[in-house]
Amino acid sequence: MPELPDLEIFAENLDKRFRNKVLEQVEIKLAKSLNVALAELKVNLEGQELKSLTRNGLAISLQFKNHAVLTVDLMSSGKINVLRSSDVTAVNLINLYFKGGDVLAVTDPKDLSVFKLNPIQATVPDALSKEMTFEYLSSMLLDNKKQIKKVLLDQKIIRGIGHAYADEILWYAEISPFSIAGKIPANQIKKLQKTIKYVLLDAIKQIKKLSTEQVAAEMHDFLLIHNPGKEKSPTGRVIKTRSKAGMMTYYTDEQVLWS
DNA sequence: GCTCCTGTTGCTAC
DNA sequence: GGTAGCAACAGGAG
Repeated sequence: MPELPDLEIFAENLDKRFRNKVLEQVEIKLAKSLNVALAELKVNLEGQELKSLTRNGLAISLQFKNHAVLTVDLMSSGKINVLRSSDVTAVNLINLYFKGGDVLAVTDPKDLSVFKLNPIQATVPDALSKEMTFEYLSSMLLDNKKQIKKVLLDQKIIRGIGHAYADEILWYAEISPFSIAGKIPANQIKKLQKTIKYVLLDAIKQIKKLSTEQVAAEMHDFLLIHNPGKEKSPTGRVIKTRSKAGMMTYYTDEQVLWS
């Protein structure tokens, strides 16, 4: 459930709490959650000091002072927890025990979360990065026959947009999620590019207002369209839904279908 | 018309 | 709700 804005705030809060602390011990519940053997992870990380913790696309990235990197991808069902080592009862998907007694743990009812040691650096621009320009977005949409929502969700094109914010962004940009990407005119792509940044940055602001300590995602009431609690858009139009493979798309008739 | 090839969509298991 | 993987399907080239 956590998307970019939540992850951005988690990363800020976790960075404050764990930066410069020494990781003493790593526990993993399932071997399949990890891209290397547990022994290799331990050799690389145990005893190392955390340099910084940042958000990177839809993942959280822990950079250690020995240049080792551990990424945490919560997928759709993972949750980050901070607790004291004395309170660790269950074997979580991952437990990172830091010197001083704080533990960074990931719980996940579906065990979908994945952890990677030193993953290959992605060259795909983050949704909030400088590289996410109009020119870049246009080049990715050119001759693209996929539906625009699929393109926005594709982490190999833009990193950081999930279902909820894709719907919000497309509503603000007045583009139907079912529009064919390559058919969207340049002025609309320009609007879309600005909207991506606006919606995500605004969401970060709103979450900060709600809570400063947060490390766990909740359903956000400020979502205007991708929100089961709302029946109408701010302009009074009925919000429609369409589901495919269990995933729900929320939209209204205000959004132009380019096809 | 048909077959091969390719890209896209839909669905499932993690 | 995120991703990989694969089956099903659609459309174009030959």
